Amino acid sequence: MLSQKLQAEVLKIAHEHYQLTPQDVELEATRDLVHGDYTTNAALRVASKWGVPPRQAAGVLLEQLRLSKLVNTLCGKVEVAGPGFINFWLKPELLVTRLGELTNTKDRAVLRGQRVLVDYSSPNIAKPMHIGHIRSTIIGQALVNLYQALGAKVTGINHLGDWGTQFGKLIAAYKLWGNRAAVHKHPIQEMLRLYVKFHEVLKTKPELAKEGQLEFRKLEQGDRQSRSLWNWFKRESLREFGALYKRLGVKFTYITGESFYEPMLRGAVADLVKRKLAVKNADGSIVVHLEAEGLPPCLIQKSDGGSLYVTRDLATMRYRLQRFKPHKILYVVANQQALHFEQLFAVVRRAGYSSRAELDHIKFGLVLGEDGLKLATREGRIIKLEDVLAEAVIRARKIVDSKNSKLSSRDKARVAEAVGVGAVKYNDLSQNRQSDIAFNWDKMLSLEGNSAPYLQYTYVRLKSILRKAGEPTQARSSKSAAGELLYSITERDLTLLRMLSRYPDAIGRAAKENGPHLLAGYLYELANSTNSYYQDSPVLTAGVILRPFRLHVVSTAAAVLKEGLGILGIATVEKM
RNA sequence: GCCCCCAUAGCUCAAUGGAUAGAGCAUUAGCCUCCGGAGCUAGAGAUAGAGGUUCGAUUCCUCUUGGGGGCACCA
Repeated sequence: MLSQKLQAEVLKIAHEHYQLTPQDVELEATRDLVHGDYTTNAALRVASKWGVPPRQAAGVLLEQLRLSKLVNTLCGKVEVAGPGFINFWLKPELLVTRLGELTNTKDRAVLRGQRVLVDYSSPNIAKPMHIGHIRSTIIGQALVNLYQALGAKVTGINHLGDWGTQFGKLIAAYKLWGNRAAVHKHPIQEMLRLYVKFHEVLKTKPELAKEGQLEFRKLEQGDRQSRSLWNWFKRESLREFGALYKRLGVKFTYITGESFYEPMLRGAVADLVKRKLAVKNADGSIVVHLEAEGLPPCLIQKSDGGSLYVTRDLATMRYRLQRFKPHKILYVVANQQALHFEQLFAVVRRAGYSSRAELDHIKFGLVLGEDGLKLATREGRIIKLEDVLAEAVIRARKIVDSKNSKLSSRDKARVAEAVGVGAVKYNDLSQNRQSDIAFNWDKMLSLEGNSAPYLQYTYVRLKSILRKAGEPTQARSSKSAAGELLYSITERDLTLLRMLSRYPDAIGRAAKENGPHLLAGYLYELANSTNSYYQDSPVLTAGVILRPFRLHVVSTAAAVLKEGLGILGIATVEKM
């Protein structure tokens, strides 16, 4: 027991140097409690170089906290756990009660009424989606699901690259060497072939460049034949992308392209010029100076009057802000475009287009080749997304065949698809770092350890137990039964309950940080705890009190895994 | 030249300024008479370097080294 003198000293320090009152400390502790955490380090803040060791400070705070009403009602056990750390153990009955609330979607709808726009995937029409696109697509979709799970109104936007001189080239190439049937059969492959051929021939016949420019000019002016050809290319591309998106479980609210914003470009530039935010150079180009923001000047119009990437994004942003009135816009785009978005956001802020919307560039590193070098479409160094998925599913199928011969071949195919695609996605979603990823087949398609199949397998095992139980999983709720239950649950039961109760917090943090990997990490930990749990905590053979309770725990763990994986966009199966 | 990002175990990755820096792969030793071994248990193994701020730094600041990206008429 600490002396009165020391206790007074600690509280004095807490107040004078950290402006903490005992009530503040309690607040901090209970906030953590409410979110499912059970530790606080407030004592460490209180302890200081005035000669109060953290452990003693913790002791003093503990005395204060024991007296507080909230801690009294919430905690079964409060203890000094380490030098300066106090553990708060929620009362077991609260943990049990909370079980039923974990999958209640209403309770966690903290973002209700918020409108969130997510701009993701956004591939170029007429080019294959390669391994690099996977990050934007998969991370973007996970963020969409995440915000939706928290009750926000989310608009997922696929901002297609469907405009520019490249389409002039494509049309020119098609007229020279293309045919309808080939494009229809393998749209992207054929368009890429035409595009590549155009560039090859260009080397020996430079006059071809004019042909491409001419075709784009015609397209811009609305030439009927050009437009219909362009529309057709778009349709065929989208048909192929659509299959890929479906396979990846990716769904957009809006699919618009840069072309959609073409008519708004002039207005976007004119507005900035009129308000003297942009200046016209002698050569006719128009620029916004951003020295005040410490950024290089931002060119918004070429000297020939043409538009640029940022011009289109600017017009797009204006349109989106006006139409959707969002609270938040997320751009899930590679690292390389960091400067572009800094400039774009700076211009938007300066022009006052966005008073309330929070603009965020969700950046991520490149996917490099196995040799650590950049993958480039031009040099044929390209790994196509569909090839990766195909390979993943083949590898998964081999495992399925060797593991479980009882499944029908149709079920095996379903499992292989879920496992293979899931593995590829999880590989991406479980890491957050902006550092580049070295592409590696074995790593990406890993089917054991910290991987999607591990989580899926855990779910299958849990479901298997529930199937064998063959009865409703609701714990009986009579008062005497509840009392007996609390008497018989083990430390292992409580550990798993605590892990489960952290689920809402994991979702919340993942959304706050825009980091799906935080959710992935939680789910992995949960799966880990679950697997250890039933290793030596029998469920089906447990006693009459414990059995229904453990079935309830198992069913909740299964539900959380399924829902969490669903948010990440990873499918679960019932048997594998 | 200037700006941004990154550096953690042999490899691939984690870690709200807090406890003994966690995992997976690879490696060593165990676990199928027991709800499914894609699993479980245990062992060995890491913060690039130097300063600084802090009671406390993988985390924040400065410099160095090493990798990647960007810097007005590409996207």
